[in-house]
Amino acid sequence: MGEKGTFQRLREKEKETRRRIILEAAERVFGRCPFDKVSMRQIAKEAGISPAAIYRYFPDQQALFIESFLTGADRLVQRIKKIVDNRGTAVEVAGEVVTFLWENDHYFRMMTHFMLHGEIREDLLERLNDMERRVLDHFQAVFGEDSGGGESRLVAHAFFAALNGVLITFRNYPGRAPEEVRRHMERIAGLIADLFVKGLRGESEPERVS
Amino acid sequence: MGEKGTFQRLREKEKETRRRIILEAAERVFGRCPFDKVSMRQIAKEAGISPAAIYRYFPDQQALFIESFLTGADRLVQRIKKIVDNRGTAVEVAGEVVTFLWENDHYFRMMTHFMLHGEIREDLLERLNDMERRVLDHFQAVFGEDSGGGESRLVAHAFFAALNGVLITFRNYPGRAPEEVRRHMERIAGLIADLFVKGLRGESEPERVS
DNA sequence: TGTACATCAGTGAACGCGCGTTCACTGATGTAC
DNA sequence: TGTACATCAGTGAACGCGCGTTCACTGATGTAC
Repeated sequence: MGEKGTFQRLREKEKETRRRIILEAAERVFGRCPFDKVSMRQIAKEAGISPAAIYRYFPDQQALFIESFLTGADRLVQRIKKIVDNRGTAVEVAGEVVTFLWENDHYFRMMTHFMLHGEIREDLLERLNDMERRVLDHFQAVFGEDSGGGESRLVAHAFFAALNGVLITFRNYPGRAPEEVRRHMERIAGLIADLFVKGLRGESEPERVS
Repeated sequence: MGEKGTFQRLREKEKETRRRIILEAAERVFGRCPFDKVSMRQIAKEAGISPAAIYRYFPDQQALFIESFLTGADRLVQRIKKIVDNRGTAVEVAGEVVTFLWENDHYFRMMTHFMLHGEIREDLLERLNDMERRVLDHFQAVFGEDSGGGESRLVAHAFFAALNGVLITFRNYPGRAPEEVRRHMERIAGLIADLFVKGLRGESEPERVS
């Protein structure tokens, strides 16, 4: 009985390992191919197995993709948390988000895909929302000092949306080299963060009549 | 010779009319189906012709889609212009953009699609960029009074990006009715516009040491 | 220790689908002599 | 006015593609008696 349990656990651990191998293979494919062109066949090939084998570890493609996304998003949340805990500024947070999502482009593409194309299964959606909530919590903390009113959650929403917008809008900046695009994104994101901070500071003061 | 020219012109006019019929059919299909699921077959059916016939009027799908997008975007630009010309505020502009792109969702979806999936033919890209430039011009005008520095173009960029972000981020707000989502978007967009204005006003003043 | 059976990872081939686009063709209309 | 030809809109069927997923099966390993 005890023996059997150990065996069982060992087998499950092995299974978990193989799951991770597939996820890592997917990650590698995402790194060199626009996410929405990645097929199960490609991932299988990268992992060195047949496409059918993937379905032993993931019920379908969506589950695999979202799992991959969540591990990446988790890394980003941790970086944000670090900055916030060290009393970093909104500008720093903005820079970190842009940098991370620029360097791990496929996560951003997945996120926008989930946002635009809905149709996500309930359980997976729950996990996505949870992740978003954590990001918003940190954003709220960054602006916490400035925005005294009950609007602080809305400000976090606005900041989140604005950063997403930056990443989507300048992606194909016509006739610019990738490095320039990235710099532009960081600049715009920084500007937004700055305007938010200044705008909130102004808001907490009594309005002047011009 | 003169006669022939008239006939020619008449034929071209008829052709133009038929082109428009196809575009309008496409528009109707877009109105009831997420844009990236719309097929040439659907549009053909709506227009009452065979799919092959479309190719007499448009070289390929992309050209048709972009043409449709541009006519819609042009309508939006005109609305923005009207507000700006009447000395409207940034908040009003933000509201108009959100309202329009909410009600004509497929234009927004197309725009993000073009931004995310690149691979647009040179001539069409040129027309898209032109449209974007016109939008940015108007945005710049709205903030013109506040942002004295050389940053005013960057502010327009940031505002444009932020509004895009709002429209993409809250689209699938979990468990909210469409009307609530729309109100939330307008609220966030208004908040952003407000923070921009306040932030810029603060910027033009000498910095205070806290 | 040997044997019959159960479990399970993994495979190769196929299914079924929908897409954008092309092709050979029809039929109507205009044109030249 | 009649006839041979050119132009052109439009069609139905097919091409070629790639996708997610399923299915019947193999072969190895563990299990029970």
